[in-house]
Amino acid sequence: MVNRDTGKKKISESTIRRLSLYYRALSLLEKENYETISSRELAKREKLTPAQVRKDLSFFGSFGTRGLGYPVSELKDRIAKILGINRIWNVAMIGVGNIGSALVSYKEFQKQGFAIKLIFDNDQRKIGSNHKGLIVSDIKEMPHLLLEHNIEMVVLAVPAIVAQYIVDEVVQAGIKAILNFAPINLKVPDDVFVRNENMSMELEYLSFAISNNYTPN
Amino acid sequence: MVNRDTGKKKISESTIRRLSLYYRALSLLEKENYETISSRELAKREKLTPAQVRKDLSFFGSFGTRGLGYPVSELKDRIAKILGINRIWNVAMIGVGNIGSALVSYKEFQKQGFAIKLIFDNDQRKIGSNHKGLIVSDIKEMPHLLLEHNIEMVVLAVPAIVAQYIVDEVVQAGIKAILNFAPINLKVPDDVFVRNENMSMELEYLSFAISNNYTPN
DNA sequence: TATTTATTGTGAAACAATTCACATATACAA
DNA sequence: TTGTATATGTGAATTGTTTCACAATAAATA
Repeated sequence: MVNRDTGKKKISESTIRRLSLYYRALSLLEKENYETISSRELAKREKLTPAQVRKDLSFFGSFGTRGLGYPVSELKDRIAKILGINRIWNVAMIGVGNIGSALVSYKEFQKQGFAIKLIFDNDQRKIGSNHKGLIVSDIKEMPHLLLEHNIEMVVLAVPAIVAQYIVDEVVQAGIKAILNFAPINLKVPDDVFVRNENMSMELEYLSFAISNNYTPN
Repeated sequence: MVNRDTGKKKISESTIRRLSLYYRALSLLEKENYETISSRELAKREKLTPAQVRKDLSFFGSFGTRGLGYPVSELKDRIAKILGINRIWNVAMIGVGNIGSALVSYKEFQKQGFAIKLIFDNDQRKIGSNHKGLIVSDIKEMPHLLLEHNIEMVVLAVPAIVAQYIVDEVVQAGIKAILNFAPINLKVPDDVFVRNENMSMELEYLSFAISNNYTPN
């Protein structure tokens, strides 16, 4: 439960993912002019239990008022701070195929503070072309451009066959966070975070669910 | 552990997701002409433990040979059957914005047996246009077209604001599986499966990890 | 054929996550 | 000012998941 080295409580991946859900719900509640929200109501909106909401939040502090609930705007800001999204992140998109170019236009990234600042590809026909106001750079320029533009995260949307090669260069350039769309297990040093996004996997889950009359819970 | 009603062992979501990983790994091993694979080797490739691999598989039967390991091709086929991907699924794409049109060209879907058969949009400028050999249909035609073409799954790539309205129609048409890209919690009957794909959430996870020097495990 | 080696399949143990339940605190009404 | 209703924060209990550890068993070898 408590880390021996740091004395910090271990936060589970599920808790972190739920923080994102809370953040999104709170953003909506703010727009609806809610001032406070109870764990019960918040849980209901995200199909969770009130106890879970309270426990999740309690890992990071005590944000509510007994008898009243949580202050919507304040809690939203606190969670933003916890998630590290209370600022703009400079992101580079690597690969401008189907997925890559769709993601460059994906407004949710921008909205959550992930600003795509550079786009790369190795295809001469794409290099120099304009995507949402950004010019596609030659991937050969990547190492120094990542550094010059203070890029901290990279979205990898390249074919599986070249993914590892490119990731090695990305790691070389000091990037510590990678969102990977290639269906492959990337090898990276321990201090580099990789999240794999595999959309077929979600369809396979649905396939399993239908095929087996699956009922979670 | 065991469901009182059905007598079936409860399969966790994590196990199902790992089956997808095993399937992918086995497909690769098959191409590399492996005949058998041990739980140890398979685990190593997917960054899991051998015990986990064996336990996951044991929920569905006994597929290996002691002393030898698992037969690659056979296990792959068995998992395909378990996941329900030993056949083609007819899928409809709803919404041909950035994400929608990218996904229509996304080869992984096709490769895993998810065949996009219909595309819908409500934008008159898009209706009738050609995407990868498919003509975009008017969303008004959706209810009967879904039925006529035996569509069983739907990928929802529409703006959040209209997502619930469209889902209601999709459910009406008898669809039981929905992959949702809209950042919203859809309300559906209990027998309809929804998976939410939220790509910002993955970046937020990375943001948290960097910001907090997070170390999973 | 007997022996050694490798690896599965699986109860039991250990660990992790969720839920319960209640003491505590605050708001609000009378 | 007091009482009542509401809702948090959190140890403890429960439930779920992963790992351990080993008997069982098949292959390879002598």
